[in-house]
Amino acid sequence: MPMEKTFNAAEAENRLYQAWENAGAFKAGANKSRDETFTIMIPPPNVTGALHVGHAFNNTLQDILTRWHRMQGFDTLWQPGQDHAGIATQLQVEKMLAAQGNETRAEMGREAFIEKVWEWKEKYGSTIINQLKRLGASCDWDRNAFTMDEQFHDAVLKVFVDLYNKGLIYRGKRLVNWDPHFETAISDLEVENIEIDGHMWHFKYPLAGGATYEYVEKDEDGNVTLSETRDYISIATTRPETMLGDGAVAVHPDDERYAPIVGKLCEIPVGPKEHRRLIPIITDTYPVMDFGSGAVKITGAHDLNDYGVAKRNNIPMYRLMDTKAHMRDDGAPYAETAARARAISEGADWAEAEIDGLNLVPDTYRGMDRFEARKAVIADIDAEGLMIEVEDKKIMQPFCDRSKVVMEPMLTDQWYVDAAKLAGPARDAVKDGRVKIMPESGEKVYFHWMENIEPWCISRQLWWGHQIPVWYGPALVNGELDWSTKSKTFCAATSTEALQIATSYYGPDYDISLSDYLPNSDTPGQRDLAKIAEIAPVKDSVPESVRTQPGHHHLSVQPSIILGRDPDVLDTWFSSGLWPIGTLGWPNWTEETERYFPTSTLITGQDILFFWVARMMMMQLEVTGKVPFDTVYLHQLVRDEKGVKMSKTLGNVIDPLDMIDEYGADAVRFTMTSMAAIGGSLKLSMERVKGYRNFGTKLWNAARFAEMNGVFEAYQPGQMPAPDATLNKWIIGEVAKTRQEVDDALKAYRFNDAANALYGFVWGKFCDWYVEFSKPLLFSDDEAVLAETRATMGWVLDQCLILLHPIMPFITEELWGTYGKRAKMLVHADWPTYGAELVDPAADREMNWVIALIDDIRSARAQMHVPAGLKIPMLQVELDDAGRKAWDNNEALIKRLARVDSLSVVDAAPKGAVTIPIQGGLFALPLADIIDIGEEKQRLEKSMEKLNKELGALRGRLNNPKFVASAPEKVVADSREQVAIKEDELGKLNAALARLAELG
RNA sequence: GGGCGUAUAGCUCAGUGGUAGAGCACUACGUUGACAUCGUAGGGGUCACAAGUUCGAACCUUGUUACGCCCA
Repeated sequence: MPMEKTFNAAEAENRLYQAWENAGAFKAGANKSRDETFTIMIPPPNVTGALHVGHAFNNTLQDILTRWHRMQGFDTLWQPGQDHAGIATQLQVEKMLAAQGNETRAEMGREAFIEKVWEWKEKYGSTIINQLKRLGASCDWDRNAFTMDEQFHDAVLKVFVDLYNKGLIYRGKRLVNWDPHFETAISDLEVENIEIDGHMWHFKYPLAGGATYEYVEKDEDGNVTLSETRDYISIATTRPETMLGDGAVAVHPDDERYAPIVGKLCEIPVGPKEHRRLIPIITDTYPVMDFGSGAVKITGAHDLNDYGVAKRNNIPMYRLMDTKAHMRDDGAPYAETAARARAISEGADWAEAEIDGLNLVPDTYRGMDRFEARKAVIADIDAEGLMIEVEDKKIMQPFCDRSKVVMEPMLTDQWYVDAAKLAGPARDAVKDGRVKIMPESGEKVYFHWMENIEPWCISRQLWWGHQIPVWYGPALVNGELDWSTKSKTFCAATSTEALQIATSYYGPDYDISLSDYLPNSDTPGQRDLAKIAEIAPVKDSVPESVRTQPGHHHLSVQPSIILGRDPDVLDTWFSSGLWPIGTLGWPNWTEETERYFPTSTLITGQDILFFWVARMMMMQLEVTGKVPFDTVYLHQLVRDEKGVKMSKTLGNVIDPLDMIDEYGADAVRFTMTSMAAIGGSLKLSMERVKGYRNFGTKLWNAARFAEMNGVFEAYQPGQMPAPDATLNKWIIGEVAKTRQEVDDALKAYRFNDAANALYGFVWGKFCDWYVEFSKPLLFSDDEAVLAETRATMGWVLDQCLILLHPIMPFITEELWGTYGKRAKMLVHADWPTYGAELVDPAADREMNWVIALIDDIRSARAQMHVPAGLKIPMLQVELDDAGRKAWDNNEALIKRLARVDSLSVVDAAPKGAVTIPIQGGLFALPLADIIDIGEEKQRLEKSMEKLNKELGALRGRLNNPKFVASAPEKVVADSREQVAIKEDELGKLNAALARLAELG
């Protein structure tokens, strides 16, 4: 039964994937024939994720490398898995609960909620796995990993404890990026700064006690441009609501305008008149003199820059908002707190712990959303006549990249990794070449980041994730428990170990137990000992299981301590930073797993160089002393055809599964591959995908042609043909060149070069020329010619399938199985190693001459409007021996493809003939009856014009003595040869033109 | 403001010092014994601009302009 006209991707893909899986074709080490390993760790997609174009691109490249190495016999592992994705997953499950009308997260409590997340994961977590399978990803799915797997979890906690014990992880009160929507800290990298239309308000801060000063402005030359008596200092701000927390006003020490009032107090012009707070005017180099008024209000608790100024100058940082970024509604009434703050400005002693408890939000603003509060503050100041102006201004606004709400800087206790200490070795590994980042610009970016690295905030106020393995208890001070001020931290990978450490700390006199979650406090930064103290004395909170354990019977007479565990979880990137070793079973290495580490290549998006790549480098170097991979290939974001980043909001998202449905996975993969130039950006268009679908069809039909012509009747797969016909020798050489090109390209991660080499060979050489040329041979009566041509075509087709398989696995595997009995599936076929030895230079020259002749004849015919179907006679005016031999060997081919019916030898071209100059010869087409002399003249002149231009450049070079002296010999020789060839051709064209002139 | 890039055919992009390329799109012709998801032929570029290095520059250097991304 003849083959179908096209490949039915929709029907075949699933069937073929099943066959691979059933055969265990993707298992680690499958098809292994050598000891070298090749390992790729998939960048774990979020467990909530659905395949998008970026994944499709990224995983196509990984699959190409994986399949290529597997076919070469490497011990190959492509490790798949998913990331638990803290915020994203928690949000997804909360949405689902809401949609189902369930209890909310808060109502059901932490343990019940986490159970729900696990249920959700079991049900929906494999979505992306199935989508990757549709793409053809040859991962070892039996090893699929998850960042919350028990073994992975243990590894994460072990690393936390190790780093803690080495002093590389610490807890501290810092200004963090706070997401008021998810009510958690986020890292610097999770903040997106976007320029928006905003306002800058200019307010008067009156000087205390009605003091005045002479305010003088000067121009560049020192001439006075403004001089007036002021009883205020002008302050510009984009966030008036934060004025309530101001601790000072800062001016530049060189700013003469304000010199008279430095050290004086001014009044924050908001809140009840009778309780206006006074703050000092200080100097700091932070204010920019010609920006705004040159004077900056300092709100240490709600602005990153102000935080630095406040720290340097010991200015109190008053926290104004709660975790939802609403104005605080806790603590003492404003009258009381304002009085205390006033005392502090006037020099009273203060402690950090006290400051955080002071709610300086006036009673009328309490509980307001921060943006409402802003409006209210502005209105009140304006009403009092203290607003100078409102300026419309573009401002950079920080947004939380998950929730899209405006980030609020917040003073809280968080856990940090001392990234600066880990950065050195990670930077060195790239500097000394142990790890190569591609493109090279990625290395520059990497160094820049590593050298300016900030502490990494790793605690997140979420429920879904790796809970921080730290328990808090009272400190022992002089043998007594201190419940009030100092806490003791116990960090251990398991609760058993934590209990042991605590027991050895407190000694045998105390009854110690653990509590899973220290209750969340209402305010950030207040997750403190008071809470532990609250629960600790309550005996009933000691779990029954602990109380009834042997050795605890005397509990009633012992003082008891309950250690509360830190309720926060770790940043998801902390765990994914351990992905390579975590998935391989570290720290419990086995011979089976350790050999895959360090891994080989990491393929990931440029956008997560800092988030993930850099952190993997830092953490794994610290933990294992080894680099996690030797090469990092960074690719750009996939954009739509207009170059716009794909986003759901813009509605320009292309679903790769839709593309696969329409054009097949192979077409999608080939498209991605052909665009994967190093450093290039990716603009995806459906037209390209369609084009590569057509490419698959082209290959399919070449195979179909072969089948129809008996190529597979006596075909012996794997047998290298040894043909006599020039055509067959030539195509074998072309295959060999292509194999080298493909390997060279893939070795250099030039995926596009590999794809283009294959496209050019399969379509441009094999289909366009070889298949056409083979027709006369396949219809030949000569059994030997027929047999060698069939054998050659079968072999070449097999090579096409093998070389294309890493890029287009489905159609190639299908064809592989369609003809011939095979020992192995194509997925495990041996990758060829042949090269230049298969190239026959004589065959090469001859076929190139034949192709050039056919091209020239076709071109002349088309331009002379010779009907395409008309067979015409041709005249040989002159021809050297090589040309004669080439003609004799390939007469049938040339006649067929150029539609020439005869060749006669003549002494001179007749008048009115079309001239076909060719290397070593001259042919003519006697078309006097049908050609237009003017047109032929034009054609010849055009060719001559081009030749003359080229000759001019070549001669110019050769006439320059410096060129001959300093250029490489080969370049000079090539130039001379070109001149000779072109001069010869030009001569022939001149002669032809002369003949035409006689006619005209 | 700092960092990293980019600018080549109508579009998307290759091209690491030696005759400017590919795919798509476009134009004309054509159903010739695999393929119209096809074939044949063709048009189309001051390689952003300027200066420099060089025998020779799309490529190296410097500057300018425009745009993109990242970080403040």
